[in-house]
Amino acid sequence: MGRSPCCEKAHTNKGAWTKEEDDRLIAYIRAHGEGCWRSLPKAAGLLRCGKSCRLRWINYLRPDLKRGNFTEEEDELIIKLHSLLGNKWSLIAARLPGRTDNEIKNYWNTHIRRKLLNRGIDPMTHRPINEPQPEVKTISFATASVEKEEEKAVVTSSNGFSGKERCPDLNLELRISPPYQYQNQPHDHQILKTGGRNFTTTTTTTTLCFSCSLGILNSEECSCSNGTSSSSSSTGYDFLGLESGVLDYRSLEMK
DNA sequence: AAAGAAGACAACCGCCCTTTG
DNA sequence: ACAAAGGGCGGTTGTCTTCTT
Repeated sequence: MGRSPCCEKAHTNKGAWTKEEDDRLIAYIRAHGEGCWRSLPKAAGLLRCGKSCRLRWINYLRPDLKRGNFTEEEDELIIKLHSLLGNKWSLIAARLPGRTDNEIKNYWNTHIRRKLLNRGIDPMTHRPINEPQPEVKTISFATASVEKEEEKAVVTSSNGFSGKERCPDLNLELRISPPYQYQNQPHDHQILKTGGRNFTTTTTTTTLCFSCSLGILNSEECSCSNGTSSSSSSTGYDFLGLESGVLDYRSLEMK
């Protein structure tokens, strides 16, 4: 049995929103708040699908949105978050105040991809384009769910993280692998492999904080251990919402 | 100046997960 | 426990704008 459509397509407008529709939607949400998108169009007098209303509000009409060009700092932050999270645009957007997942996704596809390619970096793997892929040996802690997860993971994704190496979602399955070392890596970092990605943690005494490890902060600006990250300058962001600079990776869970 | 190509981005589609009855 | 509804997400498409020839 298939799902019923979210709305009756025959009697809904499609395409670009008019000023009047925007005004109606804004007025309704100001009066009643967000929520119950399915019934909102009718209540607000809009001939739109509820999902369309939600998208319009979240991506363009919300008062807290920051419109306009992305800054260089935002560019770099997006690149670093993407290297960590992959195409989890909503997670990336959550770390960029005033930006939406859709906006970041579009910006990635139109600007940043090209920017990385011009630098000779594969935008999917964030590694030099001709660099061979390191072998990853996996010891899975998962048991019963392994087969099911692998079934999911095999699905090829267009983001380049395809096949079994790329978990379909960020998870906290621990892996032991030859850590990907930046050239001349100065520290004895503890690498926590999560979902095929390396997290540097502060769960031991030998590590830099997550921000420093990504180059978001350097050690002079951060209270983490006395690392000398070769990072660029600080963006000033409270990266991952962690003012202490300590990664609580639970905050990265998908909702 | 006109036409076609390329770029940019708003919006839609369909799937998945969570919640609810 | 199960099915349906609701909401959210990532991928893709459509359309408008800008650039190039």
